[in-house]
Amino acid sequence: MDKKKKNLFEARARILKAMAHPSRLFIVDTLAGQERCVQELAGMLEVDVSTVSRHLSVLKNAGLVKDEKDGTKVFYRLSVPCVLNFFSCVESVLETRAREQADLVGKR
Amino acid sequence: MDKKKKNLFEARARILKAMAHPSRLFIVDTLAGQERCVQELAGMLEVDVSTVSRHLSVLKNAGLVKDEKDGTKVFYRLSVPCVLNFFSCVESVLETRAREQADLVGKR
DNA sequence: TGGCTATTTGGCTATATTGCAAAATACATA
DNA sequence: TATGTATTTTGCAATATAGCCAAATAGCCA
Repeated sequence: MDKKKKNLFEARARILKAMAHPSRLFIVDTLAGQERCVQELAGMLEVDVSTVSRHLSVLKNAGLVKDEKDGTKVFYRLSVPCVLNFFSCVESVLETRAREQADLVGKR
Repeated sequence: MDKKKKNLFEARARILKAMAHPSRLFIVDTLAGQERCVQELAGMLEVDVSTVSRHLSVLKNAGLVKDEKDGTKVFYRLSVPCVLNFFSCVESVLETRAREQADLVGKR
């Protein structure tokens, strides 16, 4: 594997990693509907505001969300709608796995 | 956020996390073409066989690949082709970010 | 059985991630 | 300016992840 290819997969992995956390995935899903400020998201997630702020900076660094100031508040919105397509595929993975495990139990 | 919803996002995140590593992303991409055994992948990635074996077990646990024995070898194949669609979206994130950073430099 | 190959697992260290609390920063407005 | 609100950053502790080496396991065949 040459260095260029390696760099490419590292860059790709960084994007996925940014989404690979329950709270951040929730944030992506939520921002798909409408933009939200930090405290709104913190309220929904029931975690500290500082924690949400960090999650948002991870998503922003990855290029997945954009922020816009409005007074003292900062509103975040999803900048790459295609990531929403991930959900249906992930769902199918979960369903397939659930079905196979049910089969295993059934076959016993 | 109720517990059920929380569990759902945790399950989803586990799937994404399984792919969110350069080597594992490379493996997914490679297995899309054809099935491969552990040492083949280790050769391509230039990492220890034991490390690849671990990566494969992560992918298998997530339900993303399946394994089949053939003598002493174990061949892995992709079990959820839809994950390949992730690549084009991830690519667009990378491109958008690159373009925006180029704009920033240009505007200075 | 004994030797060979392929894979997995255990042990270990190094590094990264997560979360909260506290401090710092930014903005609006009395 | 002083106060209040919203957000970000810093410091720290707990946990998770990644990688290698060595040891264990599994299958094949002389």
